[in-house]
Amino acid sequence: MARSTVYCHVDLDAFYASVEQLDKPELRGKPVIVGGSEHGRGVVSACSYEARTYGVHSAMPAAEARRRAPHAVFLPVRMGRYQEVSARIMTVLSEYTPTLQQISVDEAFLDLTGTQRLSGHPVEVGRRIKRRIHEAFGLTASVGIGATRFVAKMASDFDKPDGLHYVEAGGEEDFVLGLDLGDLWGLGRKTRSRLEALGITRVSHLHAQRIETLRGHFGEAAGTFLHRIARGIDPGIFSGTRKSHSISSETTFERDISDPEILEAILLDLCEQVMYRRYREGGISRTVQLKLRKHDFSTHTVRRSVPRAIGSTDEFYREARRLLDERWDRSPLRLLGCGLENVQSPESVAKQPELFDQNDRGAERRRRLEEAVFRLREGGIDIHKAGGFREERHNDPT
DNA sequence: TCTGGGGTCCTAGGACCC
DNA sequence: TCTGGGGTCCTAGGACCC
Repeated sequence: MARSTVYCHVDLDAFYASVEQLDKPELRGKPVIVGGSEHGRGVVSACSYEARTYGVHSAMPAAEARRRAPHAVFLPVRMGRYQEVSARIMTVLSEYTPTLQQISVDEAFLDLTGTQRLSGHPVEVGRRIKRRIHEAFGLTASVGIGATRFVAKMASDFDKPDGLHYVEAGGEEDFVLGLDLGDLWGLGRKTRSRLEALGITRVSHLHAQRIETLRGHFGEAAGTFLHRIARGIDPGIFSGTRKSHSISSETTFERDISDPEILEAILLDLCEQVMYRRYREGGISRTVQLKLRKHDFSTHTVRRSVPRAIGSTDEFYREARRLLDERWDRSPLRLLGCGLENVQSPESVAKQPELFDQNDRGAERRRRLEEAVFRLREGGIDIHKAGGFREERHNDPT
């Protein structure tokens, strides 16, 4: 007989805001809102529970948050700091399981399958984890435990903050039937309103639908997904192995911009940010994407695949600017973004050296030059390579 | 309300090939 | 001359998550 699985989902409460309160003791007990610049455009990234009592929540426009909680302390996002704290917490969590799966800066799954004899009942492990996070970091976490990742994830949300909820194996269906429709993971605002139009406002209503009906309304994948989640069956969202991914960078301007020279300068900057991250990951891509958002908030994306991998910021920028020329109607823009899609892993790069055009010596030189610049920037300065970089620059005809 | 930035996955239609 | 079906790749857009 197959051994039943046990997953634990750990979710750090109001993480960004809690880290800020930890670093700035004078903010403890006060409404703290992270994200959204003081006067400009933006939304709330995270807020403390004190701020939530004013009706503030994440993804709310910052202007609205300011109206609701005028005395709140507004802080910029310090992602580097949150990642630092997160990494330390993840190291601690990895002591409790051979299989830790981090899914965002403030969340992770621990596979506790088969650990009971050694570590005790999963609920005991959950309590220990919460205590440890509190003692070592001064932060609270909510923990959910269940037979699947999907159920564990929703269980951690069940009595947030500082909660612990255990769904016994076999109790998944009853558990989801007791939730609100909007509490189901993967069921967002749009789908909820479409369901509402069909008279489906409770999980039990969704549960009563035939799979064919749901597929008819929502398509094959989404219909199957809805049918499964209403029964507490894991739709398999956190277990997939990805073949490729994307890297992108975008920016919303304080004021709309229509000056092409300014936009091109910003685009070049964005291209460089993306290329640097690609360099650090070691992946490879030949699909360039450009994103525009106009003054009326309408958003457009264009992408183009080129025959060879994008090797340097130069090449990337050239393609991105071409897309901008073709797609932009010269009306003021609110946002500009660009990215690389279908980025293949370094392993597949090793298998396909022909993905880079090594016959184009200029392109190859620019690619190697840029990698040298990135290495220098990282601080891993190698005199030999740094010297090579200077020499190459002198010889480069561009 | 006036709407960030980083992602993932899915769909639908078209081109092209066998 | 008119017409299949399937597979693959590409593109634009949309829903959703943190």
